[in-house]
Amino acid sequence: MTEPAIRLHNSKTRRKEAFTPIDAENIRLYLCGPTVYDRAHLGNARPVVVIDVLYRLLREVYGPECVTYVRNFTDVDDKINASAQARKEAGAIETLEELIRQRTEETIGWYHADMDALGALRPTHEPRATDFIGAMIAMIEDLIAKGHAYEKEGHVLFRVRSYKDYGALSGRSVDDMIAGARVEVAPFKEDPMDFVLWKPSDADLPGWESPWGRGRPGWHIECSAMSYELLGASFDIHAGGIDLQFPHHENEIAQSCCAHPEGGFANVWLHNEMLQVEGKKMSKSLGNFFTVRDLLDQGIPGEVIRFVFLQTHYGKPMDWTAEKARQAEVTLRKWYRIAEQGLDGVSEPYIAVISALSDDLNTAEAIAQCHQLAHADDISTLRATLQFLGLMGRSVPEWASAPEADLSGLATKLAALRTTAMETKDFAPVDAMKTALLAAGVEVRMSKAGVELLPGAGFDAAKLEGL
RNA sequence: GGCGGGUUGGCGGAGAGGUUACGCAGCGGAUUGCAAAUCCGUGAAGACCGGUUCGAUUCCGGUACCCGCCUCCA
Repeated sequence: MTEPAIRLHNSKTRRKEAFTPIDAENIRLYLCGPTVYDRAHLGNARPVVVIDVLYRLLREVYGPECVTYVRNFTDVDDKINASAQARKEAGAIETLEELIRQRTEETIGWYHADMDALGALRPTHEPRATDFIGAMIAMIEDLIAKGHAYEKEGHVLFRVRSYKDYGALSGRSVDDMIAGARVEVAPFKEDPMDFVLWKPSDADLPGWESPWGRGRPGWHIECSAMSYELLGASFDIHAGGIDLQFPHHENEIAQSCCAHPEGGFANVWLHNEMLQVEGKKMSKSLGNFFTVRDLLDQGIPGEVIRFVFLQTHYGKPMDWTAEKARQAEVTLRKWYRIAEQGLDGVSEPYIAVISALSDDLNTAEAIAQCHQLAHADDISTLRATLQFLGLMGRSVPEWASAPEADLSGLATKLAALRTTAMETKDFAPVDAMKTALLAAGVEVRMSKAGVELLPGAGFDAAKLEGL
């Protein structure tokens, strides 16, 4: 009862609600993970960072051993197939399956590296869809047996009309959507809204044997099967981008609730809003499409990217701009300079930050509270809080730590120059040296007490030659 | 066409029916040979039109504009 109550905005009820775990000893969280065909773009990173904050908060409040976090890898997908086929046509000697495996392995490695750089903790489980084909087939068979799905021309389809609450999550009705007439009309569908659980694969595509012939699963079934296997028929929180609300999450609910009517599937649905870039949607056609790796390669540290994400509440559209990244770096450097002092003090994360996050992950308020800590010069609490927020590890990140350099000799020389200048009234030599130091990325602090030289952001020891 | 989100001071971005958000930038001051850094102080807002209220930027309705989804993209 001492910990602050967590409140979350539940997309299912469209309200902010007190979070009550099903089992406080094992809080279960599921996030729809990436399709592993290419580097994660910046938008892919937003839900990961958002849920990482939630994961850290839950671990803090309920205990690190009491949270199970699952994030899947979708490694069966037509884009992956296309990429493997392209390599095959380019002359690769491996089999299609081998090429697919290579591609997904490689992409998962990239994904881990990129998300690690953003300070996101690894989930408890990271299931791959291809390791759960059996569970998916079993679930589909069950759905057919219960009358919620049917086989037609090698496909298995979910019978949307058999689930009365279909559309409840996203506030749509089947009839309205059909009236919108944007649904794919396929001859083998009983109803235009029915969606694919299983589809046939020809020889050029990866496939698994099934009661309906060689084929592969539809997209939605994997999350239903894996969440059931790893978290059970009922779990606490299901998260993802708002663009997944329909149809993906709606279909997950339909499948899971029909297959396991004894469970309620996810209690809380958490959806993050979309990311924009300089005020526009990120898209390849606009030329503003980039990956997390692109930013890291440009020298923008992962902590800076994370900080920019945290400035905006997850439920609002977030705009990525170069200016925000610049300001974030300035702020982080300032905080790090404070946090790295006196590494002796051990402390807990600031309670006001825990409270802020408990209020539907108010990360902007958490940052405001960090400013207060910095202002109050509460070194150990600031450090513990930054670590808690994933903005720093055990120590200050390398990019922000002061480069190793002994500038005491130069400081003495500058001090002497100034003393002389005070008498001669000719400050030109002092200013010249100061300018040179600044050009080398050295911060020059001159006070009555003396001269202090600090290697700064763009420090370049080579430029100090001759001083 | 249907469903959903947004619109806050120069910029970014929160909370709260009536009291300073916070950060960056600006301005004034302390300090400095001058700066930088630091510290102190300070101006500045709530897309538009109505309604509820003693009082709304905060609640309700409408308008405008922006964005997302409805086409297996987070």
